[in-house]
Amino acid sequence: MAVSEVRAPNVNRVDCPSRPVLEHVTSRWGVLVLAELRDRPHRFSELRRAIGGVSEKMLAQTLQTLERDGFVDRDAKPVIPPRVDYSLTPMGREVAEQIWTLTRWVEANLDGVFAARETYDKAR
Amino acid sequence: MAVSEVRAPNVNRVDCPSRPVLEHVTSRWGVLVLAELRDRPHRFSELRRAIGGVSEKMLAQTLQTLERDGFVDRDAKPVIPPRVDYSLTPMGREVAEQIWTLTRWVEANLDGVFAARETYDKAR
DNA sequence: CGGCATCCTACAAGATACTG
DNA sequence: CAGTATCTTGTAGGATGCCG
Repeated sequence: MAVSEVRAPNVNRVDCPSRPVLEHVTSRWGVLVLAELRDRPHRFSELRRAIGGVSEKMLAQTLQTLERDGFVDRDAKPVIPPRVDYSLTPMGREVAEQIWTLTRWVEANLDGVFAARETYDKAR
Repeated sequence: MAVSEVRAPNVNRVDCPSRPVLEHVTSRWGVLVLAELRDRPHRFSELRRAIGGVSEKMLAQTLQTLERDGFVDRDAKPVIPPRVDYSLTPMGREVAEQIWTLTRWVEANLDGVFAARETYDKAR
């Protein structure tokens, strides 16, 4: 069955279980974590620096959610001081690729968006 | 330049202007609106029924944001009672396609996510 | 260093009522 | 029908302090 023939996306039903998962990967920080880990594994504070503006709490929370969903692997080494490395699981790499394609598209089309905004704003 | 060579995603900078745009299309209702319009144009209340659980207010707000960014076209016909049709612009069709690919991927990999969750939850 | 617990606030989001 | 306006509530997200 071709994609274009799909008429009723399951995701558009209130009770669709994939909604929360979609919200996890497309969440404010989820997108940025996936995009960053796509490059290479990162330590916690490394990730925090790489992603500007994320609080410690939100980063921890985002990482936990993504780990629980099976997108991120957490490798806590039993050393002092603690060292924890985060990387993408095989499944995580696949979503990250999609997210990455999307972000690149957005960046490439920023001019179009700004132009649209100007037109829109001028009309009122 | 190959995608895999991109090392420093612009989007991972606090001041990156593409962040808001990305958040618009990946927002809770933005994703669902784009997915639904991908199929065919919809009227307001039609859209509201199709997307379960969205309030009137949030749908209006989401549509305005997407229209301003140039992803959605609003066609208000001067009739009584009012009739307004929403559809995707060419640019909107492109993002919607990406979003759609992503949602399909998530739906196809739901089992994997649930399995990961079970493993994760059992470990504590 | 990499968290977790607590508290607090701002904003996203829902409910309701009203209007062109 | 397709919205706006107003009010209320829930939750995301930030600040701070503590601990293994």
